[in-house]
Amino acid sequence: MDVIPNRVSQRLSLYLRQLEAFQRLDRRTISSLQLGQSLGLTDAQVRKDLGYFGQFGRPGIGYLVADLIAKVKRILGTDKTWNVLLVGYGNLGRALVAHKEFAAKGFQIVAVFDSDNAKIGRKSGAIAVQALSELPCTIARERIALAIIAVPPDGAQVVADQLVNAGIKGILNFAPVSINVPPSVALNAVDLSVLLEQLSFQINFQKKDPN
Amino acid sequence: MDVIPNRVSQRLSLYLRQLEAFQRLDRRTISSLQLGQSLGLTDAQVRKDLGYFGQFGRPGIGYLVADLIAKVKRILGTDKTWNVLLVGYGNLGRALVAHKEFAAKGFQIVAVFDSDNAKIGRKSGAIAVQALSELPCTIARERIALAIIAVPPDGAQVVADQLVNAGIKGILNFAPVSINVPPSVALNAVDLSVLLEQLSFQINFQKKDPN
DNA sequence: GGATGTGAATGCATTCACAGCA
DNA sequence: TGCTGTGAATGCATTCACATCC
Repeated sequence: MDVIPNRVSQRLSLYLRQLEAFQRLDRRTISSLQLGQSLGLTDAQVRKDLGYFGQFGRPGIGYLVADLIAKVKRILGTDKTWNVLLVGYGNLGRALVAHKEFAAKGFQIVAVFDSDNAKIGRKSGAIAVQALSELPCTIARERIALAIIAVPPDGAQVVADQLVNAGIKGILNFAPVSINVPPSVALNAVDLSVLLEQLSFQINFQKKDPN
Repeated sequence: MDVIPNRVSQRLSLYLRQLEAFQRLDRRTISSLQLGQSLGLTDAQVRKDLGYFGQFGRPGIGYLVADLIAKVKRILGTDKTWNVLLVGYGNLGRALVAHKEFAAKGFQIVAVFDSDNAKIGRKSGAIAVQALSELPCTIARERIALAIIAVPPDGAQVVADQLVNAGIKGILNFAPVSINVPPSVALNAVDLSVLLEQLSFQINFQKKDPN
């Protein structure tokens, strides 16, 4: 099978989110045009994206919503639950542990780590904050494949290295710094300030251009 | 001047972040190769990106770090402070208000709103949570151009409409739903679950492909 | 020598447009 | 008729490669 373009996988999650919204409205079928318009995309792009994974639609009808949801979940790997760990129990870390939507989407945070001794042992619901030294055995015991980094920038690379060594397969990095991982480990990064800077840029620069 | 490709503005923030890191290490100059490698990009791309905005480097030398930082900040519009408001004082909202890095990067959260009467009047530092009815006058009084939405999905579009009507120029949406705004308003969206789904996809699907 | 700045060439992603099926 | 699936055509982004300058 062909290699999947990067952008396709990013949109796949959005398709799923939108399909579930249509399902809540009791829609049985949906066309590529409707799905696309709800996300600001063209119908051709929706069809092409889905086409990388198989033939899911029916000419003249469109896609069966429930069916396509199941298919996309299998593709994304969210038809089963993933155990996830969090490193960094600060402001953001606490919000992420409390974030209900993760569990609803199949991501269960089952362990929390912090390097600050004062935080170790503190409980968030059923989960006690652990020392980083316990990473390897907890990862093995709980079969954890995904990790979220929410530590200050200076600690992020060290934490990432420890996670990789302990066998983590994917990392979501919220620390405002670039981290390196081997190509065998999936990496996704979000910098909250960068998100605002992009808005600032558009308002400041792009918008004054057409004058 | 030419229109700036989308991807360029996204990388500009990363260049700034990396340049500031080099400055903390007392580096005076940096080449496009070094800057690129620190972010996993090619030297040609760094030069081409910066080239959209002017000629900032010196052949044989590279870029002056302090100088380039100032230039990029002006381009991004973060050479001055932006007042920002937040709607939704839940788990995530509280973490965002407490997020120190925003202020350090020139984004000051000066007002917080929530639709839940039980939360109105609660204080986060010097900021009291306000009712949404106060949006227009607070936006005008505090000269707020940027807004962060951190409300549950069902409320997001309504909130966005109110923000747009009240004159907000840019919106960062954390609600897990697509929202529509007029083209004159800048929009950036992050769905935390989608970020994990992309990792799940890479591990589940992409990685098994080479076999 | 060592680096930038930039047209030209390549490669990737999106859109078009239409055959084919319900 | 209405819609999918998909090669072909277009458009956008990245990389190459080299003239140019410190």
